[in-house]
Amino acid sequence: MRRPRKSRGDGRPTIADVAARAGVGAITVSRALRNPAQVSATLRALIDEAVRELNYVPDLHARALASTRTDVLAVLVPSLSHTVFTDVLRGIYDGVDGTKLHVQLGNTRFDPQEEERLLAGFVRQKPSAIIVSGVDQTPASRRMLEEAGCPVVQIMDVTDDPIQVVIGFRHREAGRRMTEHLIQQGYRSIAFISGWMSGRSLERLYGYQEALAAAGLSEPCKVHSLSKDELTALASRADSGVPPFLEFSRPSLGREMFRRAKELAPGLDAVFCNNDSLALGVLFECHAQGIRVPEDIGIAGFNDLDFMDACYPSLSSVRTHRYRNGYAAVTAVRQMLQGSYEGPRVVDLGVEVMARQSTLRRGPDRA
Amino acid sequence: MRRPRKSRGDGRPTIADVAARAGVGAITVSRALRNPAQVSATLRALIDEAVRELNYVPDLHARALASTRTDVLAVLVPSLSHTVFTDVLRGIYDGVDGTKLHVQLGNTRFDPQEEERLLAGFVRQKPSAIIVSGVDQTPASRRMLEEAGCPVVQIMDVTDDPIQVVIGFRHREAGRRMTEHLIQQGYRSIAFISGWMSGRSLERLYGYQEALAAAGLSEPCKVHSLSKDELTALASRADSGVPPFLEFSRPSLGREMFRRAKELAPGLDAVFCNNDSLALGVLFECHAQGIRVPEDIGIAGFNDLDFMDACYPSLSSVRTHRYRNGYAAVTAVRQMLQGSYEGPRVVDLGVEVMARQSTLRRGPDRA
DNA sequence: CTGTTAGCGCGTTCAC
DNA sequence: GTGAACGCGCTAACAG
Repeated sequence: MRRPRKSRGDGRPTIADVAARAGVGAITVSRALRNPAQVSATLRALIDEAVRELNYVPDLHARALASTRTDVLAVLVPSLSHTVFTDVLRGIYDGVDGTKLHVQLGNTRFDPQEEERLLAGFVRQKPSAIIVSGVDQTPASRRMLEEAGCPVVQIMDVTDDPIQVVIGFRHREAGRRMTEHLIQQGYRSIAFISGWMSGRSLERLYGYQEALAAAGLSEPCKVHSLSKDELTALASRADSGVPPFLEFSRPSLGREMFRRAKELAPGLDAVFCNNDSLALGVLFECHAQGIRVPEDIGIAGFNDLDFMDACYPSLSSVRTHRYRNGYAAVTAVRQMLQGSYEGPRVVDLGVEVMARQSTLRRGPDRA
Repeated sequence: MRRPRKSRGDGRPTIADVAARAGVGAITVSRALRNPAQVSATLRALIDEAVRELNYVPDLHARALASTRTDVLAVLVPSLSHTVFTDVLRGIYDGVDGTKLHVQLGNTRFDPQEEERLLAGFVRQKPSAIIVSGVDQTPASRRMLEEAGCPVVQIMDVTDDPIQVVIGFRHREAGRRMTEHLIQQGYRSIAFISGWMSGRSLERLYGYQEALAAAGLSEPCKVHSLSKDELTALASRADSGVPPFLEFSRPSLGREMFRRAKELAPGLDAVFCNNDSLALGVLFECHAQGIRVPEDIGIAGFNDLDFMDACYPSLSSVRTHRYRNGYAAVTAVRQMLQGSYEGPRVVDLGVEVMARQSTLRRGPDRA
């Protein structure tokens, strides 16, 4: 014989309790809570009061189970340790503010396998929408996204073949434009340095190579694609637990790679760093060696983190609109959810070359 | 009359489908999935096969609803934009790796109200455990945590009165020890500069003041507690959406505040910055003004971010064990969940004064 | 070790 | 505009 479990195992009130207290049907309470307009003002008042008195809080799991929907906005980023992505996240969080949407974060740690796993986990929760970083998902991930049955927005990159909508910028163009700026400033032996290359980093490298080729210049040396072993060795820091992928943006790595580049190419006169932290390291190495910036060496970074313009000399970089990207993604998601999205499938937010002291050897570029 | 909905509204297989395919009861499938030891090897094999063939994925909401439990580890941090917290998060993510626990992140944005809201949301989901940053929750938050009915671990600070377990370090002690180091190096006019003061920052300030008092020194000037208006003004940056609380760790702010401090206290010979970004700014301002470091001015930061030892001169800081803190919190949580936690209620991870070139005017401190 | 039964709390039918 | 049933997919409890 079974004893009927009392109202909720833990004693918290259920929708039935509220309904009883208000003298209405459970479903009316349900409606009053989700779509007040469906319920007469009289009952609504009664219900609201009952809710308050009982301190009723709807159970999200039950709701999800019954309605096969949630208000979850699944967000996948490759890292929580890079300003690049945390800026995007700020935009996303600000975007959902005041919405019923709840951000649920997945950290892929730059691991496509982990991305698949997370995606599988998200998909089974039937999120309202999904935002993923990048456009180079594995086939399995892509399929899951295509079959997720909800709005999907890719960010931080651009492709001609988005899953649904992509909002970001062209890394290749970004790499090209900064390199063109360096060339315009009279630099002729420009190295590209980078710790580890993500797909997006590679695009930047290609852009750099295109610009060099267009100007009839060649790469003075290759100090990118540091091997995974080398990175792991560098990662051995006291309290660290620092994963290799984090290493690619350490200033000390920038110092090291700059030294290496100078050995390989003594005539070096500029370095384009795959990220700002590397650039910071290069700057300090120049200070340490008494190398003048921008006269002897030009330095450029990527991302335009907030310290770049506070350096001495201030450091040039490529500004990407990360916050805006996150915010725009949420805006698109919301419109897609109500079927009112009118934007294009491919949105290019563009980038901005921030030419500062570290590369201005000749004054501002002539447009 | 009801038409029996076929297996899952969206066609995905349910546990019943698997059970039918394997020729067993649904509950056996359930058990085989969660605790294989409870099921005979024979049936287990059948079930595993059925699961694979059907590509069955259990529904988490249904599971949560039925079992009044989840495998959610709720984590509350005040910001996703500060390395300080993202480092902790790495430790947490690494800690849950290989566990059934899922991290669910809440971003309070340094807003106690938001913390309450998030907490309320989490609590209703019955998480397996909760990790919160800091020890200064609002009374309402504290009550929710006390009544959450699950392990609760506070991190990044220490208190004598934890909710359950607290793992962190003493900010006051940290502030005191770095100040003592500066005094030991012969600095006599030491300013503390800070953009905005969280509760933890304040503790650091108190530690600094204690050390000064103990040495018979006084504060040369107060360049902390920058008003919120001032911060907001500084925050007006192009693509920003930069919230005031982010401003407190901008290098440009460090430059600005250092200038201000020098005006207020011309005899200034050292600055203790509430965070490393400010210290970086101070360093560059010194470069720009031709001030020698550490001879004319000593510079110290807080947190020991990875760029500190790559600067020229390298910058002193207080290393806090953030990654370890996150990891330890998860370890504690896991033990608490299985009732095997034997550690103390209060765990002090300690801090390390990293004395580098920027403050070593006399050589290493004599212990 | 396995199956049966009965709900977890809510929202979707469909009637009124 | 409101209510009554039923079932979302799974697991707790009991019996065998």
